[in-house]
Amino acid sequence: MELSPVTRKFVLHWGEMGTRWGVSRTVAQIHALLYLAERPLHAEDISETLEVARSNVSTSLKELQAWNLIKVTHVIGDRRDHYEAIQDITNLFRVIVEERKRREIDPTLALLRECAAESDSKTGAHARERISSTLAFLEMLNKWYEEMKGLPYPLLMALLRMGGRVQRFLKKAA
Amino acid sequence: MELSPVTRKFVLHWGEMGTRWGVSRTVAQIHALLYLAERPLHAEDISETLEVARSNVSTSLKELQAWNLIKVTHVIGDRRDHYEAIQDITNLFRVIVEERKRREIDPTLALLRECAAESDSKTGAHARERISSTLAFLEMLNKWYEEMKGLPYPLLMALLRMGGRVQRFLKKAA
DNA sequence: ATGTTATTTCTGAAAAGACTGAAATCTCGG
DNA sequence: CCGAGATTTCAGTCTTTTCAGAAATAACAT
Repeated sequence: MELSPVTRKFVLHWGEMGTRWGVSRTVAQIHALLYLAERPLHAEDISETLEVARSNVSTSLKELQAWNLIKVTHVIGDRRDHYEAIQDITNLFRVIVEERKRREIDPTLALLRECAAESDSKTGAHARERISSTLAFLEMLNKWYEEMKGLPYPLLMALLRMGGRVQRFLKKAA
Repeated sequence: MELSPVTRKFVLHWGEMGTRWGVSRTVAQIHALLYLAERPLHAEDISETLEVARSNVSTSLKELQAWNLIKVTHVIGDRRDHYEAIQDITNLFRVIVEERKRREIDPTLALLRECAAESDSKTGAHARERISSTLAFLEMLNKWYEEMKGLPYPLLMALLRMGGRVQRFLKKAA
């Protein structure tokens, strides 16, 4: 499959960025490719288009599935698995945030709870304070996130679009 | 400098997490150590406490400064540079978000603008649509972030604490 | 200037991570 | 059950990153 110059540019950039978010270049490139593709692609397609080993594609697809960013589909009369990426950008964003929270915030929250529980006089007063305020902040953030996640989608978008002007409405309501 | 068990646990965890956010284990450990320390530490302190080479500490401290997470201070009668981390967790969070945006969102935004400008008939209609809606979403997100950043700090915290209940206030105001 | 202490830069070794190609496994039609 | 197609696993190679130690530089006191 031949890529258009703009598509290639996007795929390459996404690949570079991938390393900054903790996935390998290939994984990110594949995601970009599937994101722009107008139809689901099979592994062989991807392997040829990006010129990476077939086995590498297999591993990368698994990783993308673990991130919930792509899903498998099938084409009638074709035994091969086809893959397609989440197409809706707002949904894509939601999933990325969710996964990053799961991998970065949740374990830290768990650890901080442990630390807070185990804190004793051996831990200096300052460190103890640091840990407890960090924990409190993350708990709050977490709660905020969960509540926001529960809001109906159109309202969420409305809040987003409102941005800082939300304060005026709140003043009125107060 | 001897670490308490809880502090050690925190430092080690922070180090592991570091790799998930694109900094090396040592960089993250040093940050954790400075975050919990009750006074600014000098490089030698850090090197001994974490048992890493002095040179490694030097490089890592530079990286932490590039992230705006630590700053240099001085102690009278001591020629050595001392380092202290941002202590306030809300401020720490703000800085981390800002830096990640700068490294992850801004370049992508720039690329998408280029891609949108260069899009022509060679780029498929579908890919073109994908790129333009991605761009639109990121622009909106960016604007939202800038506006939120501009809000006075107490209001921001109030919004955070409110969480999903913000919707009730908005209904009242409408 | 000279020696002392602090810091940074450089180089190469070791560890970690990404990738390939071959072999093994799985899947399904006949 | 057999065989062709599809996918996954694995062992080894290549690349990148991390880090220690040595050498160079800088800052300062005497």
